Amino acid sequence: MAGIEDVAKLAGVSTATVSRALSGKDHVSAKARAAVEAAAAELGYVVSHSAYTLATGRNRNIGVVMPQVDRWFFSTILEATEKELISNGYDLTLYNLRGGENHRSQVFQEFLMRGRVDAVLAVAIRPTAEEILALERLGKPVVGIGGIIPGARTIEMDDFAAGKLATEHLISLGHTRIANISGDVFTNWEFNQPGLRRAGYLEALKSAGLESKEAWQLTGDYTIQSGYQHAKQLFGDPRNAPTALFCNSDEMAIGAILAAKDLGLRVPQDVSVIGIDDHDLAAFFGITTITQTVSDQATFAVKTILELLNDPDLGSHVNVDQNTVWPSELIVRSSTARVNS
Amino acid sequence: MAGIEDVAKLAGVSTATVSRALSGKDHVSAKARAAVEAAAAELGYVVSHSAYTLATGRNRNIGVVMPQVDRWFFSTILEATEKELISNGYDLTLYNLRGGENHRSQVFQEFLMRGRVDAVLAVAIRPTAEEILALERLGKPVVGIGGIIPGARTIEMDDFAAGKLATEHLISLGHTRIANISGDVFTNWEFNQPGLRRAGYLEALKSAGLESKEAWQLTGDYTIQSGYQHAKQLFGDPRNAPTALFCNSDEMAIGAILAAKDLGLRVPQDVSVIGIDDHDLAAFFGITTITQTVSDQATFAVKTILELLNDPDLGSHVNVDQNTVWPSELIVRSSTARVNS
DNA sequence: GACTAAATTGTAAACGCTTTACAAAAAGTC
DNA sequence: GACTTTTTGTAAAGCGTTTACAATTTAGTC
Repeated sequence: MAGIEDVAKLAGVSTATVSRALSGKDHVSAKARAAVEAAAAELGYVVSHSAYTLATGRNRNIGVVMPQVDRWFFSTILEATEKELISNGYDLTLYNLRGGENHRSQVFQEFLMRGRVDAVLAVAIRPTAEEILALERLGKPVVGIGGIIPGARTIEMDDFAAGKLATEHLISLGHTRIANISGDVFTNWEFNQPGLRRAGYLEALKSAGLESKEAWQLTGDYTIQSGYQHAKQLFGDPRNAPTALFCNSDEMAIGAILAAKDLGLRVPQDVSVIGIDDHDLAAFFGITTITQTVSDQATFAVKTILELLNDPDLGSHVNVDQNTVWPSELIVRSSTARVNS
Repeated sequence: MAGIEDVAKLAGVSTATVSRALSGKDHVSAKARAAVEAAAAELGYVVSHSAYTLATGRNRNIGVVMPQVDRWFFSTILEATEKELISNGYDLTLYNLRGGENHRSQVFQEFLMRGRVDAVLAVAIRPTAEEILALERLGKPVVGIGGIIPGARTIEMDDFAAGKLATEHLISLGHTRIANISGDVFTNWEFNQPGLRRAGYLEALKSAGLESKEAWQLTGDYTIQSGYQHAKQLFGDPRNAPTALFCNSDEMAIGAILAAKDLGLRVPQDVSVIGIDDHDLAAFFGITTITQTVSDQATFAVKTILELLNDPDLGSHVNVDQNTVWPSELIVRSSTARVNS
């Protein structure tokens, strides 16, 4: 592996000149720059990461912390995050929190502290008091997507409003018997999204003078399977069957549509189903949904982080409590229709 | 942030002793070790990654290169890889190759060369000659999953055998009109899996004295949507309709099942469908499939990498052409049955 | 208790780069 | 042409560890 001295020798200049020419942040003669660039290219020289970090204190690397990777929401964010980072010359170090308490505390107390990252992107994380302390001690920018992180910039959709909007859409179609499958607070999703969406649902019903039954308030785990299972129960019970169902995720909505079909019900003629996410499959299944433009949230988060890192007087305001409410919109497709009266 | 000197001072020993006590690979008196550990804990000291790397040449970090992240195969591998790595004290740096040629060559020529990784796990990558050169110049262990990487250890299922087995299963049920939806070589999947599976399919037919029609050999892109679309075409054409369909992925099999249902065909009474993967949803949809135990492949790959890195005389055999054929098995569920004659 | 061997500890030199005085050269200015 | 100012190059000082090597302490033996 060629080092900076090899390049300097070949270009006939000093190592300082090489450094200046390559980093581009100081005056170097055009001639010297050309010589350096040619030499670097010839030798295939790339700055050693560790030496660079040791000398500058910067890593050109950010850490992404998420509770799991192998579900749509997370892998979509990861995909968008990585793309945006790498096009800015940054690497991405992934910390997956799945794997129990020990594993999790190790990530916060040890891995992040190794100083390998310049900033942290926390996705759907609700840190404990201890973890917040660790994050503060890190002294580096923290940006959260869909989580509540005291002292950090966060981005999230308005879950209450989304729940309300989804329900209002169903009400506007004349439905009065509307059920909701929310997410489970105890799944790997760590923030209070399920509760907020449920509250929005209840609020919309109340405003319209409608009521919900206990049997219509179910708790799923965001998967197709769980949507199927709960929807079959809901639609199959002749005493309590609703005419419309609001699911906390498009995947559960897919499950619900499959369940309805298996029961011989037509969607949307017999029952309406609405989801949240605008999942990859939502259009295919014709699901009316509320989009969260997840990729855009991720891109925005990365841009925020990079701005912070490029800010010369960063130190003064690393910790700012600031929440960006991400806009979400209703996308009406073919899974919802006027109630069959 | 506390440094090693702070710990040394507090513990009343030299920095060398601190280093030895904490790394645990040299003789230190019990008394000194206790003092060092107490001091380190009190100060919340964690070894600085970059200094460690500069001094030792080791990163405790491995790079994972994959063509995309947000599909089942890749996110499942990522999940398993991260878990195994972190429990061994290693970090994971993710390089996603999506984003065009420039982006891709940047990853190989620049990012990997920064020396941030100790080894590379390449998932479903078929590197160009130039990239192979770059990998060799890196001089670090490379392990591949599902790819063909000259001079590296690779792990992959026997795609030919899998295609043959899937088809033989259908033949054994009496089917003679069997179609195949393969993957597209030009999607982001980079190896010749589609061709091999297709060849296995053709071989099985030939051995049984059956033949395939051109109209039965379709090319999808692994998604539910594409499975649906092609299957509808296949099953809907009364002149050529097959009675059984072998899909290159479970997701396409799901699409095919949905298409069959929409055409009023019953699975498996009217048509049989088999997939490959044992996807999360395969059991739910009752799909007969060929499992590749993807998570296990990832765990195995990581173990291989760590063994290599811990091998004292690694230098002598970094580059070894060695392929592990991963076992796969048929899982029979309810999407296949004896042909309806 | 003296002598040797073994275990422990400290010192100082890398590791490969960026930074930054400081010196030297070039370009303006009057 | 003498004097500033600007640009460019030089050389040395870190950055926070690890690790030979040397020095010191401890244990073991007769």
